[in-house]
Amino acid sequence: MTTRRRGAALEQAILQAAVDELMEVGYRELTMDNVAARAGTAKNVIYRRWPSRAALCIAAYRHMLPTGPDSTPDTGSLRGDALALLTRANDRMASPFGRILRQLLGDIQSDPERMRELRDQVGRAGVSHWLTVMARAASRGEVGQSALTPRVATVAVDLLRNEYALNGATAVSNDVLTEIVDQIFLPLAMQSGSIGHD
Amino acid sequence: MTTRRRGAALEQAILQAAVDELMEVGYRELTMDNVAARAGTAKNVIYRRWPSRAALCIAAYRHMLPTGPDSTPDTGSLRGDALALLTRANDRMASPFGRILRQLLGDIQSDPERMRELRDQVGRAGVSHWLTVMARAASRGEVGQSALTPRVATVAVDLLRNEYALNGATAVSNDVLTEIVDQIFLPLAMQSGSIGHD
DNA sequence: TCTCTTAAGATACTGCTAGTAGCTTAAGAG
DNA sequence: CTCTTAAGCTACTAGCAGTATCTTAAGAGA
Repeated sequence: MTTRRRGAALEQAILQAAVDELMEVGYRELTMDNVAARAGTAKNVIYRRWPSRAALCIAAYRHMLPTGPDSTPDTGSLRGDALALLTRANDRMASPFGRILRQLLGDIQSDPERMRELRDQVGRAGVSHWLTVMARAASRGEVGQSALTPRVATVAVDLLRNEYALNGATAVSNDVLTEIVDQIFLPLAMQSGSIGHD
Repeated sequence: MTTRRRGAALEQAILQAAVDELMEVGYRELTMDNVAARAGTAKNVIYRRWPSRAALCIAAYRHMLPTGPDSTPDTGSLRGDALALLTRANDRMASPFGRILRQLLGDIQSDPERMRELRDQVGRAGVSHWLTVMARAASRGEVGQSALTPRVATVAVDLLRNEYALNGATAVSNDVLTEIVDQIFLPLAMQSGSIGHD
């Protein structure tokens, strides 16, 4: 083999190899040797670009998210929109994407730097959808203004994430999704007036 | 050394060594060699009792939880009780106990059997406190009957757990705790009448 | 007290992985 | 054409989970 890749081309090849490996075996089972072999290069070439396995995989994870901005559902009712958004989130969390993300998050808990890096580029992606959906419901008079806080907007996804933290990779059932929407999200969104304690 | 421990005595010594090791270095850094050395025995003796590192550590984790039933707070108001319970949960999650539990949960995601084992012996411990506190508030007329569901009762702790999943080991601030109580838990608990959607 | 079975203890080993070191040689700039 | 940079190769260290084998103490039963 006389051709020898350099610079950006090589970097892309390594990232793609890491992505393929992540999709096939997940983060936990990914080895640097396999990535190197897959990319047709050597391990130390990888280490010249990323300081560790975790760093490479975070970069690869970012690289595998080409998900262009997806649409906000508009079913006509807040309940329909909420279920649509939550179902979509559930599908993502149950997919390889979610599996990889959870393994990654679990492995870098002790590294606040990378933790922030990974969280910021992923965690807050869906917030705007929820705010949009709630704003639309408010304009229909379905929702009280006092409910338009980020905490309320994300409560459903936050609870879904908790389910995965507790149950592992097992996908969350539709019953749980509707329970979250009907018992938690909708009552909060639809409350009117101020939140009074005393 | 002529004395040679057997049976239960040896088992306790190993578990105690694992507990000490967990407290000092956590689950991720715990090695079977170190546990064996600490217990004054050999690795294969451990493997005759537990099939893997994870199994040993789960047993050790159970062994380190002598926490007798703690009291239910009674501050006179639902808000005060909720903040007390949530603060207590936060303290526990920020302690070595919480750190170890998260590492353990993160490592056995792909093993539903052990996942259930670990979750069932820990996760649902606090539910009764919340139900007690809410029942008391209901008898004061503070809370609507429709709110007395497990989902609502655990919502605060579930959201707290989500914070740890997202932020890693960093302790959650009091501001977040009061935000959860005031924006999520109290509005849900204090709602009156039925939860209607259509 | 003697014997025999069981399991503890010691040691060494396999196999795998992250990360490092040092050398050789192709790419590409000037 | 030359010289610097970095790709590629190979071999290495160090650490860990889990296994295998052999020796020897504990303790039960006769």
